[in-house]
Formats: sequence, structure tokens, C-alpha cells
Amino acid sequence: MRASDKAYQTLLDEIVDGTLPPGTVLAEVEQAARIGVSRTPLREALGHLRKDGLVEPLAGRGLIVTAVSIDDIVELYELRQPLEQQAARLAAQRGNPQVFAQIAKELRGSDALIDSGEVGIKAYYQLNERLDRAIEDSISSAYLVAALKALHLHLARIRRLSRQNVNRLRAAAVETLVIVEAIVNRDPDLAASATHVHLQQSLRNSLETIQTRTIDKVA
Amino acid sequence: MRASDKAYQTLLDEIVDGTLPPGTVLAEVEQAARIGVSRTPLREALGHLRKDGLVEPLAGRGLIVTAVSIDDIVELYELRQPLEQQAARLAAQRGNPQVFAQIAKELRGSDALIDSGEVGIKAYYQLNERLDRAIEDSISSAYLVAALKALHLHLARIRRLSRQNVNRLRAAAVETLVIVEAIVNRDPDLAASATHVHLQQSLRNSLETIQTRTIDKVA
DNA sequence: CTAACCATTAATGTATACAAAGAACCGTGA
DNA sequence: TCACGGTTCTTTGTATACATTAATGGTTAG
Repeated sequence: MRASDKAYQTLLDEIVDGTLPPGTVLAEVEQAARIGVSRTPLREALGHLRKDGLVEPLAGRGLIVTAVSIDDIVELYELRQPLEQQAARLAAQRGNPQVFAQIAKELRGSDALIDSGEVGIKAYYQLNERLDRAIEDSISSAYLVAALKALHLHLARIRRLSRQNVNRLRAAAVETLVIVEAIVNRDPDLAASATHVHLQQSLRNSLETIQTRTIDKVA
Repeated sequence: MRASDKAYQTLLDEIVDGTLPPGTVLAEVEQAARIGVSRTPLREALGHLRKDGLVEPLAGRGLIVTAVSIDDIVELYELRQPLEQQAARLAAQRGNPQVFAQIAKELRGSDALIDSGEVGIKAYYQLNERLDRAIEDSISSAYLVAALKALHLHLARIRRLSRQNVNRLRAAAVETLVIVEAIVNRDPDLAASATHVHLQQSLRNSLETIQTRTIDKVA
């Protein structure tokens, strides 16, 4: 593995999982020493993170980890909505129905997973990741896939901020199942509409959860 | 201006305008010497171009300028459609109607521009760029704007491949006017639909133009 | 006491030297 | 003549030294 890749992956993981919270100053020499690479590959990593929108230059202070406000969540969904609707639409047109039928089958049993504690919930998340992968594999457009990948970076960060409760997960599983079944039945319009509905609910939940947390903080 | 920015801008321009055609090998030392910077900032520039999707690694041969096939054009539009529909929708919701009314006014006179030769056509293109800018300014979502910017990089490249004739430009102006008027009237759905129509026509024209050229080549 | 300017310093930005990995080419053998 | 192996050379990847810029703190003048 190249040193620049190592630096990028390390910083990316730490930003996404919150180890490096928003506002953290990333000084080159400091981070290079910490990660164990020289400044050259570290700079390359920082450049990529800047393109990803995960760090930004702060006048004279170097680079800092970007903030994620409530407005950012809304704005992110204004990109997520059209991208994932299109992705679902194309998957319904081109995807292998058998692949999605299998995922649908597993989704129908996801309630049991969700109710079976931490391990089950993790398995449920992995099922969702498999669905995302299957959709991306069905899309031939490299451009759309790239845009989706960039999007998911930011989504992963937000997911940490607004942790979903079990009720929301169960509801989300039902919504997702509608999408997957539409893909199996090669119904692009339904797949897109179901995605629209799912994301609207998902956004609403995110905002409500954040809201609650903010209130908790104030109290 | 930083040396890395200079290198990035230079290479970007040359790739977009065709000076560096697809398949061109970009060796670091060679390009660094040509542009007049050292390898370090040049590598930074190449890294960004790679993230943009304008260059790609070729096993052992370093980086080459990516190809643009007919399939790529179709795939690019599969990203463009949802992004620009969403952009038009948001602009219709949030844009300043006066700004777009002014653009609409100028669009109504664009036939005269298009018929007045090279200079007029250039002015027409600039009008379109102003429209794009106005739409981006109306969108609050930084994520969507970033995705649009990345998209427009590739579109600029394709525009060179399929040069539009005067008839197409006139038709495009009419289609664009429908979009802009929908924005002025704060009609998001119409703005999105009109964008859908416009891009569909635009794609069709691109493919036909490419097709013709290919036939010419064979003949 | 405050404000402005200079010096110091710590950071980024750049250049270059070095290392490592891979490809091409030449030579030798069958 | 072809195949295989080794060597050389070109390339990318990394480290480090140097340049430059901007911020900070102290000192001095008003």
C-alpha cells in the first residue's frame, strides 16, 4: 500500500467516524509524524480530502475538518434525492432481478435481525451496504457511480450524528423493500418514487434526531 | 498563483480544449518541465485531474488522458439529467425572478445573435454560461453545486466533439427559454420537465453529430 | 496606555535528491 | 527462430531540504 493511500484512508476513516471532529486543525508535519509518513504523501492525502469536501482551508491556519450543520444535512439530501432516484431507476432497468430478489428475501427477514441486538443491527447495515453495491454494479454509468461514492462519504458522517432507533430501522426496512421489489419487477418509475419516499422519511428522521440531541445539549 | 494551481489549470484547459487528446501519456518530468514547475506541484495537479476523471492510471505507463466514447456521452447524461433537473427545480424555488427575467429577455433575442456569425455565437454561449452561473447561485446546496461543477468539466470536453449547427442552437435557445420562464414563474415542476426535454434533445443531437462524424471518417 | 511596526517563528509551498518498482531490451541458450 | 532470464533504464513514489508567506508577540513611539 502506498504511503499516500495509507494517509488518505487513515484520515478519511477518522473524519467519518468522528475521531477527528469538525474544526480539527490538520497540520502537515504533525499528522505526517502521527501517521508515520512524510509530508509529501500526506499532502497528497489532504488534497484529496479537500476535493472530497471533508477538509477546507482556513485562512492562514492550514486545513480544518469541515463542519456538518443541520443545513448541510438538508443540502446533502438535495443532492442525494436526485442521485439515488436515478440510481434506483437505472437499477430497475438494468439490474439482475435474481440478485435483487435475494436481497428482497433477506430484507423480509430483517425485523428479526433488528430486534436481535447489536450484532443483528450490524448485519442489517451490511445488508443495506450490499444493496448499495448491487445498485452501483447495475448502473453502467461510471459518472453516476462516482457521484454516488462521493455522496456516501458525507452520508456516513451524518449517520453518526443522528443515530437511528429500532423503530426507524424497521420502517426503513419496509421502505427499502418496496424499492428492491420495484427493481426486481423492472419498474423504474416505482423504484424512483419509492426512493423518493424513503429518502424523505430518512431526512425527516435525521432532522428530528439531531433536533432532539440539540435540545438535550441545551437542557 | 501557486505552481500547483498553474499546473492544474494548464493541464485542465489543454485536456478540455483537445490540445491533449485522449490517450496522451502524461509523464511527470516531461510535463513539469514543459509547464515550468517542479514535479511536486505537478503531481498534485495530476492527482486532482485523476479525481476529476480526466486522467487515469495505465498500468506501468503512468497517467493518460481518459477517452470519451459514445457510451461515455450517454453515461454522462445519465448523471446530467437528474442533476440539472434538480438544479432547475431548486432555482425555480429560490432564484431571484428578476435575474432570470433578464436572461429570458436576452434569450428571446438570441436568434439574431446566432445568425450573426462567430462573434454572435460566442455571445450566445456566454449567455448560456451566465444562466448556468445564475442557477448555481440560486442553489444553496454546496454539494449539488460541486457535483454540477464536476459534471460541466466533462460536458465542456464533449461539446468540442459534437459541434452544434445553427439550427440546433436556435432550437436549444427555445428549449432553454422554457426553462428560464418556468424559473421566473416559480414553477419547479415545469422547470424540471423542460430541463428533461432540453437535455434529451441535446443528447440526441450530440449522438447524431458524433455519428455523422464517424461516418465521415469511415468514408 | 494604545497602536503600529518590526522581528521572530511556525506553517505551507516548492524543489530536488533518493529509493523502489516496473518495463523494455539485449543476450544467451535451446 | 523463439523463449527465457537478467540487466539496464525509465518511471513513479517518498523523503528531506529550502523558500516563502503569514501570524504572533514584543517593543517602541505617539
